[in-house]
Order: sequence, then C-alpha cells, then structure tokens
Amino acid sequence: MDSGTTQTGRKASINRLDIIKAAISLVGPQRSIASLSLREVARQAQIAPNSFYRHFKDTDALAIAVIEEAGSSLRAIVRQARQLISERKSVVRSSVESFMNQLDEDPNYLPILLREGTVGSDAFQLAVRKQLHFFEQELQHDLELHNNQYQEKPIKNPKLVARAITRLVFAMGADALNMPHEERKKLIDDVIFMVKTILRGAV
Amino acid sequence: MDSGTTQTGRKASINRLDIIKAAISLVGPQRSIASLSLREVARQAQIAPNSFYRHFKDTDALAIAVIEEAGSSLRAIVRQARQLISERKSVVRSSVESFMNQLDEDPNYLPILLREGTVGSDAFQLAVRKQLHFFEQELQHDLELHNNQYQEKPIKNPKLVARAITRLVFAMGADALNMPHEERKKLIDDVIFMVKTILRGAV
DNA sequence: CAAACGTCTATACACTTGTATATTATGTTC
DNA sequence: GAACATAATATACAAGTGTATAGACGTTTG
Repeated sequence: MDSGTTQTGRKASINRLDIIKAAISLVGPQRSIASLSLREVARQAQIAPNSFYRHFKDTDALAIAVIEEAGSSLRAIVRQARQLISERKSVVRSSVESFMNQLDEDPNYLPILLREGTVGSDAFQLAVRKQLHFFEQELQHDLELHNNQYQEKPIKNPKLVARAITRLVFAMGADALNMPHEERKKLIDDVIFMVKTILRGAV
Repeated sequence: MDSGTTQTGRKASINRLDIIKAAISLVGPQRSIASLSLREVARQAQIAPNSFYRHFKDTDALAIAVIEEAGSSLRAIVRQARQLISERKSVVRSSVESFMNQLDEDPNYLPILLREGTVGSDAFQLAVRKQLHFFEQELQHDLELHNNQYQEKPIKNPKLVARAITRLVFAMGADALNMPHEERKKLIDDVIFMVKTILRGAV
C-alpha cells in the first residue's frame, strides 16, 4: 500500500504478517475470522490494542488480508499438484487429493475460504469470491487446454463447468472439515466421482 | 423438548416461536444467527434478558431451532414445486427456480441455511447438515423413481448424484444472495445447465 | 381463601469490546 | 549528541455482554 514512502523515525517492530499469522492461529473449526475481536488479535500478536491501527484500518481489513493470503497460497498448492501429475493418478484425483489434504495443514487456509464466504461485510465477502474466481479461472484454462488437445470430444461451456466443479469441491471440503480421518478417504473418492460425472456430462 | 410436562403457575406470555421469529427478523445479509447476542434477541422479542432462559438453554439452542424451522419450511416449498410441474417446464427448472425465488421471501429461511452451515458450534453445524441431508434424500428418492420409469438409461449412484446436485445448488444460491436481480436470471440458467450436466454424466 | 408454583422483571456485577487521548520509547537525520 | 518523526504503549471511558440474585405478578391447586 504505502511501502514506497520514505520513512524516518522508529522502525516497526512488528509487521502486517505477524498480525495476520496471529489471526490465523486464532481461527479454527469453531471460530470465524469475522468473529475475531481487535483486542483478541492484539493479545495473540503480543501488542497493545491500539497498535493494531498502525497496520490495519479495522478487523475487516485484516480479514481481507488473511483471505487473500489463504487463497493465493492454496492455489499455488493445487497448481503444483496439477503439474506434478504422476503416471498412476489422474488429474482429477491428484488435484482433489491435494486439496483435501490441505484441510489439516497448520496454517488452516482452506477452512478460512470455506467458511468466510457467507459471513461478514460486503468487502469481506467480495474478497472470498475473488479468490474462488481465481480457482475457477485456472480450472477453466485447464479445460480449454484439454479441448485443444482432444478436439474430437470438446468440453462444452468450460467456464460453467469450471465453476460447478470449483463450487462443488469447496462445498464438499467444508463437509470434510468436521469428519474423522477414516471417513475422509471415502469422501475423496466420492468427490472424484462427482467431478468425473460432471466432466462426462459436459462433453 | 419439555412441551409435554404438566404446568402449574403463571401462563407463559410469550412462547418459543415468538423468540424464534424475533431472531429471524434480526438476521440479514450481514448478520448471522451465530452472532446474535442473547440481549439483542430479548430486546427484539420485548422480554427481559433473563426470560430468554425460560425458553432456551442458550443462543445455540435457539439457533438450532431456527435452522430446523427454516429447513423443514424450505423442503415443503421445493417439494411442492416438484409436484406442481407444469407441462412447459422441466423438473430441474421448476425446482431450481422455486429454490432461488425463496431467496427474497420475507422469513428469510434460505439465507439462514446457506450461511450458517459453516459457522457456530458443533451442534449448530450438525443441525444444518441434517437439513441438507433431508434435501439429498428427497432428491435421491426422485432419481430412483426416475430409474424405475426409464429403465433403459438408469442414473448410476443416485445417492452421490443427489448429494452433488444439492451441494452445488446451495453453493450457487449463496452466490445469488449478494447479486442484483437482473443477474439472478442468468445465474438460474447457469445452475440449470450445471444440474443437467451432472444428470447427463450420470447415466 | 391461602399457599405453592411457574413466569417474568429489575437490579447488579464482572467482564469484554472499540477507540480517544496522552505519553513513552526507539529509530533516523542532521 | 540533539532534534525530530514515528511506533508502540498506558490509561481511560462508554457501551455492550452473559448471568446471578431476589422480588413481583398471575395461575393453579389444596
């Protein structure tokens, strides 16, 4: 934002990222970012409540920053999974698996995107939808590449197909959050079946 | 819960439903049930904060009651839509349309289910998933009926197909919530395309 | 009628929240 | 080292929160 301005005076002892990390550490299966209080985050980040204002306008601004970090980080993971496709696994399987496996990673990015899309302020929800849109675009791009490769059986309306798959996978991911690990494996197979069903119906 | 116990003493001047209605009137695009405070609901229902405890253990218990009411009411609407299918509209179209049109109805049931599935306590989320499950079951039943009718092209795995469709429609419905009305019409067509794509891929 | 009982309210307490104001601490620049 | 600018803090306040306690009110039962 203003990182280009020349600064004199005291150097910041904590930065935005420290506060973002503190916020992420507070969200969990039961806590949404939207419900975090300024004081709570400040406490976790070990700063005085008022110092928060040096870095973010309000808790909504923090939430948006968290969402953006979560989204870009997740997309990097799935993108990597698509590129490192092994011989034995399909694109669909490796993508879905890497997505679902992120559920348990420590910086709990996926739950954030899964949960926060429907609560909070307008700007807040817009941030989540923007991240979802990035997922859709990348998938749509993949589908179009596929169409160029196998021109005899093109996928119709790749934009909507990408959207449907993205939404479905996210919705099912939300389910997986509150689920014992042994059932997760079955859920992954279920999701793969669903995605393949969509792809089959789209040609 | 305890509506069967014999009661002596003063008659209740307000009942559970009044409080539920008060809570529903407070939720909106920006407010989730989970964020309602006991005092806030009591104020809206015109009762003293402590009187709340006479009817609900805590705000979570209230939220669950709201969710159950919203779910059963919604299913009745969609079920009715499926039965009153006109000659000119497909099952898919009339179902999706009646679902999406509920977004603007006064007792805003649909947004409640759409939003609250991912926030709140365990019991809270369980209540939402239970309602979703009812939707899935009814749709699965419809698909199986279809299979009996058109035995030459049966839908494989109707359970998973029903689940995929339900989740997808709910997820897209959440999108429609924050959307100007003119764009809604296009979204409905998009959802119908998605559902039909799934059905096409499932035979 | 009176006693018992359930419903509701009033008051109060300890706690958390967001933020305004004033102050201190610490780095940069001359 | 002095002057300065900025970061971070300490203190404080009004508002809102959940709930404990005790009393007021009406209904039912003996």
